[in-house]
Amino acid sequence: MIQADTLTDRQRAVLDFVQNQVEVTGMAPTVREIQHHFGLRSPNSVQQYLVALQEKGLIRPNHRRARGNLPIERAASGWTEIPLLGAIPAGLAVSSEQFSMPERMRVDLARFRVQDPGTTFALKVTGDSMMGAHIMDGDIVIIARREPKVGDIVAALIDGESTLKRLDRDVDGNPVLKAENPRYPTLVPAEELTIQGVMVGLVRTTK
Amino acid sequence: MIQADTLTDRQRAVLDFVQNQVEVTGMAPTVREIQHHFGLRSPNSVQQYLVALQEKGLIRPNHRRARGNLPIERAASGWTEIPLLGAIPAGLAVSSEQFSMPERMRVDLARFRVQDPGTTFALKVTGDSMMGAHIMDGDIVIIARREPKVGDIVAALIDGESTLKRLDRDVDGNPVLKAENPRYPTLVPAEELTIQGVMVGLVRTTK
DNA sequence: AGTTTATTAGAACAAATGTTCATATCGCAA
DNA sequence: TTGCGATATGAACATTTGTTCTAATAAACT
Repeated sequence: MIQADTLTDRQRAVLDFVQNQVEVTGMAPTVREIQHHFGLRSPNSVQQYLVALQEKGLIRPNHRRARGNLPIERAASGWTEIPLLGAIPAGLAVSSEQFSMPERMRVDLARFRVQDPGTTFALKVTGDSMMGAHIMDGDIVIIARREPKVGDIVAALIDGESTLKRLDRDVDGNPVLKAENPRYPTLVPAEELTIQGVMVGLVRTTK
Repeated sequence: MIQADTLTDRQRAVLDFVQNQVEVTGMAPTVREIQHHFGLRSPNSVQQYLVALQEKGLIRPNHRRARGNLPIERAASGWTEIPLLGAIPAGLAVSSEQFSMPERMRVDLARFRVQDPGTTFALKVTGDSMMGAHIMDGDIVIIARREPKVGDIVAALIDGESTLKRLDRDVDGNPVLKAENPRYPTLVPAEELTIQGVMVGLVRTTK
């Protein structure tokens, strides 16, 4: 298996675009669709990314087939059911499966780029602490368990209660949790900072 | 709605083949691939099945797109596909079916209380005019064609362009369209106020 | 008998599409 | 410097592919 990190930024961007188009439209993009998306003026500019990605085993080898540049690991299509948590129980760390969670919700795997349904869950937002990030009371956020990056909105366990915060760093480079609402304080990291997952999507229904 | 059982045996066979090919290869077959599979000697023999299936709403309308004859996944227990419009074409009033719609998205019927998939569509939001209602650039809003009430967020056709606004009334009780952003003006109703639908939901994916 | 519908065929066209060749720039390493 | 890899352009070519027009046959229906 060739690592993805041997890709250049540009190659990665092309691959992302191809994967995304497959997810959204159900078709792999043509060379010229990729070309226009990146504002390139020659189909050959794209061609070289495609051969590179083919050589690295990331998209299918293709012989003159229209829309044949399909990613090898095709994103799972269809939908799955993930647990919908009203409030994450205290102490939940790794597995949420053993809790009796009656409610589940269906999500489109492709749209939220769900890799593994088992590590993804939904969380109903209460309160207005993330209003500044345009997340409202009653919204449902989709959370994936993966390593958070600075700037990500994360579900964090603080004092046995799960809240949504933006992961940031202070002047010393230490991680802090910021509420996106001036009325709420920025939390300095307790000795233990349990981040349960990263927000990857949001679903809102109007009453 | 036309039922699938109004299909002829041959039309059903073509649809099955198309669906199977999508599942197996990840690509919709070309006209000539279908042709050869059935041992036909003219691409036009296939073409007529395809138009029939398109008219019956079983495969996507397609305009000269290679491998564009994708089946519309229907009735997968609670799911449907609705058109995802980047920008609503001017003059769109009742039927959107005859427009070439490249993108579709899956939605959970129950979650968004979709009565009739045919009267529901998705609209990709551009701009920040609805930031005050916590609708961001890039969000996808689900729009249902129904009578709007005061306070509803509606997709309105203004000067041939579709925008998202909140339906309100001025002091005289006349309908006005309010942008939820102080930097945008409130629109007095032109003589014709075409409201295309009411927002019933929102889907956001984080990059 | 006449009409419609489903099916298939053949030819041809226009557009879409993958591919190749030659060339150029930039940054970086030998 | 030289060379190399990544990136980009432009032109051209050969297929592939969707589409249209005309026509034929057979079965079902009026």
